[in-house]
Amino acid sequence: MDESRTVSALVAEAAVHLTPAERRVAEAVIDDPKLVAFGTVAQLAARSSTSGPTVLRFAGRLGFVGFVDLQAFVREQIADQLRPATERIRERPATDVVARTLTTDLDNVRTTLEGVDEAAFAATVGVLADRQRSVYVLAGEDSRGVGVVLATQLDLLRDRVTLIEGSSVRVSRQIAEIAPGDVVVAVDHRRYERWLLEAARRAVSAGAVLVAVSDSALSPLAEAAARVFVAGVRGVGPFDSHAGAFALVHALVAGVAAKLRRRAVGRLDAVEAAWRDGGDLVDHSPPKDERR
Amino acid sequence: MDESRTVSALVAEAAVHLTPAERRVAEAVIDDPKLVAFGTVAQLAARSSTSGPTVLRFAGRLGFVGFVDLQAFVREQIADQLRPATERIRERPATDVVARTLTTDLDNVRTTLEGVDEAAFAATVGVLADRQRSVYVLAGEDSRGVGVVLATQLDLLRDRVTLIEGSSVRVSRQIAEIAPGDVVVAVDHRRYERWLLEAARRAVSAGAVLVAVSDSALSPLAEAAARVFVAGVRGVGPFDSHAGAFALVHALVAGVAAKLRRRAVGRLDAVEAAWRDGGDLVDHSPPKDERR
DNA sequence: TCCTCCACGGAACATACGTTACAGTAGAGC
DNA sequence: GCTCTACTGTAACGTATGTTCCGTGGAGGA
Repeated sequence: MDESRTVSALVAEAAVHLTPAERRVAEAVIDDPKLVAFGTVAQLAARSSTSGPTVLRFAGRLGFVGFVDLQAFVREQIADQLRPATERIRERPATDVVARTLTTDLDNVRTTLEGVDEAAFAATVGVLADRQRSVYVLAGEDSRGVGVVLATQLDLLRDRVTLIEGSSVRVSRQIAEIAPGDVVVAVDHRRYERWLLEAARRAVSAGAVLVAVSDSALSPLAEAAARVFVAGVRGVGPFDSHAGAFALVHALVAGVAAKLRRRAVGRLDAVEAAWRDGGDLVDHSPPKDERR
Repeated sequence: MDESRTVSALVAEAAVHLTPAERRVAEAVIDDPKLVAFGTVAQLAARSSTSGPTVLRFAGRLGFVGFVDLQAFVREQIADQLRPATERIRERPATDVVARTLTTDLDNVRTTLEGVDEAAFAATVGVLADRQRSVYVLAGEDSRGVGVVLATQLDLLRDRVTLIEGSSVRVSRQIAEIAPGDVVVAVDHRRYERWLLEAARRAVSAGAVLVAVSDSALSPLAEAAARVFVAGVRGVGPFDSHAGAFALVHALVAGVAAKLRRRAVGRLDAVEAAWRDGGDLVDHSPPKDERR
């Protein structure tokens, strides 16, 4: 058995061939691997509302001979995880892209969020949660993904959120709508896009509050901004990483949601109801939903 | 029993009152705690060159009633260590959104990348780097940001990359173009979007290689997929986090870039030259450029 | 030298565990 | 409607495991 494979991967691979009862076992295993590491066949059967034999058949379906074999596999994995991270990393080849990405993006997330200025964060959340102000999200080509997430999630919490994109004509028209007091969140990395810088400056002169998410406190974007957040963007490949910027957006949106809780809940429920009534979503709900 | 105490501390405290044989058991326990977590009385006795009853007396000496009690204690400790930082920390007030996001997203990135199956990763990078195959990126509404990043960056490395989005008519038309051997990367979380699932299934029956990036190995998206990657998506606010999924995209893109280095460099240079000539970019290079 | 105490392990025991055989059941195909 | 197949839980079985009881051996003291 290849030790590099995680039990989730094995389950995923065999998922198609599982019977309904076996699938319930699989869900229990994924949900709480400790149950198979420390538990017994009977406990796993009870947790998944099945029977002993079904658990055994599940183990067999994954390629193990009996429950003890599966258990040994999971225990080995856990033992691996217990060893210090440094020791574990040394084992993987230095050329391993996944390992390098892991350390790099952990760094990016940490530096991004640890570098957040409390006052700036509170102030930014404040204006973003102010329903009197329109919100515009400006993102460079590289950072469009981050901008999309920010705009999409904010839009679910409040109205008057616009993602500015498209042709320069359309951008200009949208910029023209900006009123004093509105909020513009601009996301871009080096090398900065000229149109975005100009748009940001025009927004400022129109009286907007400019919030910059950039890769440097010295970026041209930061110069014009009232609030600046610096994202760690070091990448392992030829491109910058956006993991740090995503984490920042995550925090901002959570802050806004907390501030708007009363209002946002109703809005979210309405959106969800619409989706549900339209049958657009597939729940495929596990029996135990631990979601908040 | 005070749960905060480690088993080593308990042993040290009781060490004075231990008989010689019991001391050998203590040494074995300290040397390899996994032996008591996963092993049996007989194994621990053999390892310490003692007998079953001595192991039992040792456990009693530490204040436990029987071996199972000692074992439960050690297992509890291990479970604590495995638990993600977000849960371990929950006793603390953690009113600070930024701090909560930090621990949560570090967890998300770590679980996502540590859960990556090496073989699946290599295979996925392989097909994504195969210039004979067209690549299509399918993303749910929630995950559109991640999809955008993946499509954008891949498009800079190779041609024939398409982000499938828009009205259902347009989606259908794009799906129709999929040929056997093409690659479809589908990104979605619970609750899964119906159109996306159907599109993915149609792609599979058209002969495409489906790569799923989802929040569970048992998601309906994963069922049809040839390769599955599970992203940690735990969010601090009402929405899922995309930091983990993005880190995975980061790794995938870096892997493809490494594989295509020769070809990609030329392509990147050409794109960059076009931007530069058009005057679209502002360098504003900081004094120290750490870029490779 | 004999007695006493205590550490220690062998052996017996009850239990719980993994495993297997089997029967009941629901659904698909004809 | 009938048969066959696939799925699933009940019950029985053999074994390994934790635990207890008791005998052995050796050290210290009278």
